[in-house]
Amino acid sequence: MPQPSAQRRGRPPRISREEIVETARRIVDAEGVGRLTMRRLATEIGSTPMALYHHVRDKDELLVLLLDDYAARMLRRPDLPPDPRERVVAVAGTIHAMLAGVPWIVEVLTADDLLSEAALWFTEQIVDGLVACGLTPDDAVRGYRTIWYYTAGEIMVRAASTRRRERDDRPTYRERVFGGIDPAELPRLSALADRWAPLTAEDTYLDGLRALVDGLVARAGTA
Amino acid sequence: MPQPSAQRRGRPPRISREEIVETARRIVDAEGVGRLTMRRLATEIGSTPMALYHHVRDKDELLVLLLDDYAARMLRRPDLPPDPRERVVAVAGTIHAMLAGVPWIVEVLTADDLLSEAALWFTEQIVDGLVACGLTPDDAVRGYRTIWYYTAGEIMVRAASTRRRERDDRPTYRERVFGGIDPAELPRLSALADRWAPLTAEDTYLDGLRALVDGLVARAGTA
DNA sequence: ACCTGAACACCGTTCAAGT
DNA sequence: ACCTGAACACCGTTCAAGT
Repeated sequence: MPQPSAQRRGRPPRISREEIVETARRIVDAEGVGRLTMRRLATEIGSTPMALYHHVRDKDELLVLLLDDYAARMLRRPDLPPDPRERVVAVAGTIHAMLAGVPWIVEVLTADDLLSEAALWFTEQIVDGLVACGLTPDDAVRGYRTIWYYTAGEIMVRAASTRRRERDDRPTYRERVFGGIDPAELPRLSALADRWAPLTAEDTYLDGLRALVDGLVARAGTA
Repeated sequence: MPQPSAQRRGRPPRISREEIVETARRIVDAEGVGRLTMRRLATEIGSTPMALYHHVRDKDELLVLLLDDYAARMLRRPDLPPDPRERVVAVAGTIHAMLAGVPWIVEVLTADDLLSEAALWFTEQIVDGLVACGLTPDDAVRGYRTIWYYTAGEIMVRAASTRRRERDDRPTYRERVFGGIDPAELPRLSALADRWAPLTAEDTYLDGLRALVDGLVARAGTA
């Protein structure tokens, strides 16, 4: 119920930032970020593109708002195991599980390697866990970044290949390339040609993560 | 010198696939993939957008052609150290060094986790190196994928943050977020707030890669 | 203060026609 | 066979005007 304040003067707003973000979220959930356009959003909201620019600076700002909105309603802090190494794995695994369903978020937030204020807790846990495993604070930050690269890469690469598979009927680049392999020159790949597709379909994120964390911790003693 | 063949009939072509790819490469090298549009390419070539569609199916196909072109002129096989673990590190490091300068390639090729025929040699070396370290062939493929996720993630995240830094003058998301940290709740991050920017600027790809490979090899004995 | 319409400067791609 | 012009169905954003 819009309640015209005695203080504020001028025309009462017909649309709000909240309504914009909410509608944007609905579009993105239903059809992906690719379908979110200022024009589409405006019609959906029953307004004009330009009205939006009165509430958000530009599309980029809208995406950041959307990000915060997702973070606020998506982030659930996992139970933390006592062992610090397992804690790092659990936290990174949770981040991965949360983001895998909404890969567009990774694209928006890659630039800054952390999600939003609500997500800093996750970063804190990983850095703290790595320190508890014996890394210096500086190395723990480096380790956190390494884990993030791996996590973001996994999500983006998988999202991209799913996207391709969905819309493309021509044989994939991969199939074309694997077809022409010379076993003399590339013996391993030629022996593995049949296994490649099923192996690629596997979800090996956690295995890779464990290997990475093991390696980071093992190197702490070395340096 | 166009030499009208006696066999081929009809209007002689005025533009060729080669010329299209070559011009596209010039644009991308000079201004980035973001600036490569069919219209722009057509004017650059002195033709119309539609003439291009006679030589390439669509923009996606053009990007793949461009990819092959880059692969052919960029790939240099590194010297391989005898130790298999070092071999994996050397090959992945070479891939990373080659791609870091042209991050758009990663975006195009993420979908298929290998570049082109010319790049299969690199995949072969990594898989073979991991097998020589004691991994089963299947695990070596999984390990290769893990390395690729990490490598692609590193390049894409770094590219995205560079992009932001270039065009944005408002304080970054990160700065805003770090400003409001509560030391009681996030002690590590608050202690590291000043170190975050310089640590993030560091190139730690190789350190992370070594940790990852160590971890992959160490787990081979476990399973 | 808030919203609108028209316009600018773009996209990728299709279609029908020209040589 | 190859190329062109005009058009379709879009983009994000700015500007000047309206209420």
